[in-house]
Amino acid sequence: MRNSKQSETIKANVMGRYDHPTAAMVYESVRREMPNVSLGTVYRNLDRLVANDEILRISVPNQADRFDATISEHYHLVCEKCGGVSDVESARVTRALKRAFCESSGFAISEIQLVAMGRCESCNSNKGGICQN
Amino acid sequence: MRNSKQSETIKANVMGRYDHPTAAMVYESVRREMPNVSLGTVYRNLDRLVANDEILRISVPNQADRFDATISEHYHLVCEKCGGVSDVESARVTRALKRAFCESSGFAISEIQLVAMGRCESCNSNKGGICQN
DNA sequence: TTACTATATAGTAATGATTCTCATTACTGA
DNA sequence: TCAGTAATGAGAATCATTACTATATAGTAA
Repeated sequence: MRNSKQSETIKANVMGRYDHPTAAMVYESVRREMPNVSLGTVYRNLDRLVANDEILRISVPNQADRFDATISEHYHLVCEKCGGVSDVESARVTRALKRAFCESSGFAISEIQLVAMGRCESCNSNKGGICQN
Repeated sequence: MRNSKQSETIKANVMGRYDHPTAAMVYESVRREMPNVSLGTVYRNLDRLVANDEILRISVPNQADRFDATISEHYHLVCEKCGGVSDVESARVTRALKRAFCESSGFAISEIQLVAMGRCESCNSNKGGICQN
């Protein structure tokens, strides 16, 4: 693994932001200080950072993957209206999930992909949702 | 909403199988008895069935969406090796999730997308995974 | 039955995210 | 400095999904 100006810039960009950007968002941002980066290079570097456990990849249904420099255990809430992503610190949920999934199945679970969809506080006017159950 | 031979055939196909097929799998299958169906028609009808709560759409990271005729509350385990999908009955997990996500956030959660990735019993030789924690 | 109208379909083009290819560039260790 | 090789840029390719459009057909009313 070699160093390059591009890989440093891309890494600094993702590590320095907390808005859960997509690859395209990182690309736009990096492009401002390095106009010739290619989107492929952004993807390649993000993939590498994910592989090295330096950032997380968040798969959101029907949307581009997002990337997250916060490595500590947490899950995500995605607002269906404004697209914003919030973090939920939740070691407790993980424990419950591991218990429920592993114990009852022969599966060796390596990763749990969990995303909650809904409306964030400011977008939510009609107060619906499963909390009311 | 009108009836057509295609919509009936597509519905019967998904409702009659338990292998969590993708749209392409349904298409291949339906095409055997109706060689001229178009993939677009399959997508349209699956979308309609999802909208009517007759089937579920399962979003799996980096894979095509899968469809599930089992409506009762459950989650999915996807084998990273063979691609198989297993069901996990789990009202208990849902209760824990709702509690953890709703109570601590201003979010109105409409849907929780949860997929556990790992190795199914027959693909799992080296016995790794988070169960060991 | 027939005619009418709106919906569904087939076929295909378009889209969007991501990956791949390959010629070129530029680190890095000798 | 130089060779070897990994990383890059540019753009083509891929894959799932959606959009478009002309045609076919279901439901309905006469």
